[in-house]
Amino acid sequence: MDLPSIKVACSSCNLRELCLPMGLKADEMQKLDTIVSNRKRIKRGEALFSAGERFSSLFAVRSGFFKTRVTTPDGRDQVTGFQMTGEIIGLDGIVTDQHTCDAVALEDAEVCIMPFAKLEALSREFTSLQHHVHKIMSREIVRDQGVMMMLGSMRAEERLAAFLLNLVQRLHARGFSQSELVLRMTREEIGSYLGLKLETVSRTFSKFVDDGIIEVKQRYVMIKDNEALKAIVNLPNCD
Amino acid sequence: MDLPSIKVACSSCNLRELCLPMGLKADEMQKLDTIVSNRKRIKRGEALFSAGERFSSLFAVRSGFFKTRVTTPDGRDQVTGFQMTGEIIGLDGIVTDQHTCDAVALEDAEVCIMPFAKLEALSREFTSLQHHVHKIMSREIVRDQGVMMMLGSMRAEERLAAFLLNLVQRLHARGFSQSELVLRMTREEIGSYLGLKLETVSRTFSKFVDDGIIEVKQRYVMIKDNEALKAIVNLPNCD
DNA sequence: CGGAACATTGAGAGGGATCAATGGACGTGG
DNA sequence: CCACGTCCATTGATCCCTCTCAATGTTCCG
Repeated sequence: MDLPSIKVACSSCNLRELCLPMGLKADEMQKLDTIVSNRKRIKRGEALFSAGERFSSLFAVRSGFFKTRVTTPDGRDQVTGFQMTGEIIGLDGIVTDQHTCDAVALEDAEVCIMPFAKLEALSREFTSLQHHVHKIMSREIVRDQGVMMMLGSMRAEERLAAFLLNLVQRLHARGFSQSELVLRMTREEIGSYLGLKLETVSRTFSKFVDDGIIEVKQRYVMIKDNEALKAIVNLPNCD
Repeated sequence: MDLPSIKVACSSCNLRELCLPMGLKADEMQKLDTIVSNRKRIKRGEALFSAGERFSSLFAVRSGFFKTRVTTPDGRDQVTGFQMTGEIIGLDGIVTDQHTCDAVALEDAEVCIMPFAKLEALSREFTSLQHHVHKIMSREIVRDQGVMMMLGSMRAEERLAAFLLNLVQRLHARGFSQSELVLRMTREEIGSYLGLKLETVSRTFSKFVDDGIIEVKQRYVMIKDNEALKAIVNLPNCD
């Protein structure tokens, strides 16, 4: 029924300006094609990988939307990120050869499989690819700094404002609207990511609506006043 | 007066089992010596680098203790980590060629300077070094996941318990006691890292003392009941 | 010895959590 | 097409953990 894998080529992929091959020359991209040879489909709600599983490949999101989450021994879990088209998942597995988080599809999705050993071999050949891999990992580290900032020193409204701005910005880079978006995750998942309870997320959405900053209809969000959102993030004490 | 740099060799460094050269063969380590040629001293309170500065090198902590922190436009800052001997600082700078955080010495310190371009060049030669660099970056990503977990879903007591356990574990790996430590950072810095105010940190310390779990005398901490600390981290609702 | 930086402790306030009830959206099957 | 159940979202009332403001104490160092 659903094929386990599909032949694919980075060099003809419409995400090549966004994804791993970004900035590579044509011949380098063709080399990359030889190792990024398979795709995999993941149904909504299914895991691309889970904590504890052996690591062997990185994955590039080709379509769909993922969350990554870590779980404590006592069962609490924390969403650590949301990944969309062109973003890379699986970097956590490199250090111990085991994944330390789960990656779950929030809608039917497709990923390109990039065997990491082959990626390492190829980046020994191409300085540009090597540097690009380093940048991808560094970008993740910088992103994490931002999340820590958010979790450690922002209030509920600031967190949600920052979250929405980050989402539309990334969606806009993918050709979507700057002011409208459809959330692919529940209030609870947003809350977990932001270190808030789902009720607080809901209440904060409602407050933004009352303030005329956004319109919300379930998962659909329209940003009516981008500047107001930005002001919320940057001005902690609006007194 | 204080020399800007000092000749050094990984192959004869007593940290080689802990630091970047970990696991390299003798000849590989000698190659590494050729690029890790300089050290730098940083006085307590001074910055090794600051956000916005151009990135060119990674740094290995040879002695001393650092904090890294990010700052928002409106002036709040968030401590994102504490780095001790053998740990690598500066990975945040790779993605944009600019540092995105400050690295500040919490006591007089010395670092080895590792020019990143040279490190990349050498990683193209040695698979082992290449893989090791990848692991270091991945380890940082996994560490960040843990911090997010802490900030997003733990209470004050759990955060402080997790923090103390993490510190002694890392110190123990460096030959120090499993049950005693001297904090190199203030309550405020601990609080920033844990997403708490300094008063809350202080109160939580006092509570642990009352409960007979630790002894505290200013920066000195003795862990009297390691199991109790572990229990606090893992059992959110002890009812 | 005196001052600055850091830490402790108390009292009170507030932001978000918790508990609880209601309502809406969606998919499935009758 | 409607009925039903499930999942998700909203909203209210109350609680409590942490923050805030404030005073005091301690250590360190010039």
